Amino acid sequence: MCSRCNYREILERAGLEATAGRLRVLEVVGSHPAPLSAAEIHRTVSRTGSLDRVTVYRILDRLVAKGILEELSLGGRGRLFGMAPSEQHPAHPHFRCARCGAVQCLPPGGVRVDLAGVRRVFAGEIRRVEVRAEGLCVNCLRRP
Amino acid sequence: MCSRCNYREILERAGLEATAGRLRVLEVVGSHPAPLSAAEIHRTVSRTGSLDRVTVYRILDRLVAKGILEELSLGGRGRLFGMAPSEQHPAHPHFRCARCGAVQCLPPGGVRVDLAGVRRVFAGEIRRVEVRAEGLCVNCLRRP
DNA sequence: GCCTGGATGCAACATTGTTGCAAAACGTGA
DNA sequence: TCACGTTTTGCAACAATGTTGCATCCAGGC
Repeated sequence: MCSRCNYREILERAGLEATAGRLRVLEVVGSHPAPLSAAEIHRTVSRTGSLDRVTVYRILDRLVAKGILEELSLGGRGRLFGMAPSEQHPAHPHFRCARCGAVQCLPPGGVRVDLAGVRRVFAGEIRRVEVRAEGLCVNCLRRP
Repeated sequence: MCSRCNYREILERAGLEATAGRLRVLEVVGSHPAPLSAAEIHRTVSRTGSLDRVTVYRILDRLVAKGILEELSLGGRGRLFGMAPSEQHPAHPHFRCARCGAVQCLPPGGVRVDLAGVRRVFAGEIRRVEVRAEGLCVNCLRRP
């Protein structure tokens, strides 16, 4: 579990009951070094007791809607979930290996995105920018 | 259909037979102003004759493997497909409206990504970078 | 205790993508 | 043209992922 985060407090500040299920989901996502799929979260949470698959989906939807978790689309099937950017968890890009599918977090601040050119011609409102890199991870580079 | 592209030639240069199905899929993707899901492509192609859903998936996989199409993950369910970056179709970021889910292409060149910081500490090989913006589109801004 | 609202569990369904196999289409050499 | 092997397509079945409806449970307020 991420030692810097008080999950109970995070939930209550968002106006959500700090139920056992939500706490367990948050601990799993917050302590894992890379974003997880709903299925992985469900599998991991199930090791410490039962929690329905549907309930996990509903918890994830709720936490994303409240801005506690962030939903990423990293290619491959389905979405991945990670902690939303905050002081404890700074925003960072993600990398996905095209060969083995493994997903890693890249260092925060390592990417600079300059959107000035887009904002001049795009009339909508941009709230979030996600940077996703793809290529070959170290393991796959070593065994070709 | 994109007037600048000769799809038959593109296919043959990639070593693929220029079958009717592949040409129809390419025309649908190439002429649409935004990336499409496999289901949308299948629906559109089906208006001009029959082509099995599985065949559409296989054609898409093949065209992505050959670098003719590009696979994007824009949130929402499933993948989207667009023309791969080329002289005729320059690389560009995409925008997805968080409210209505509509996906638009942003102008090419409007985003500058500086990966130097990442390459210094990341041992894998980065081949492609995808930038995805999220927010509210013009329509959803107008009717809140 | 009783009522109410939110959270959970369960079954069923919907969507998206994949696999195996047979039939059809295509290219090639005789 | 015909036979042959290869590639592409269609079909059925399956697998993975996500959603919906409804019943149940539980905590808090009366």
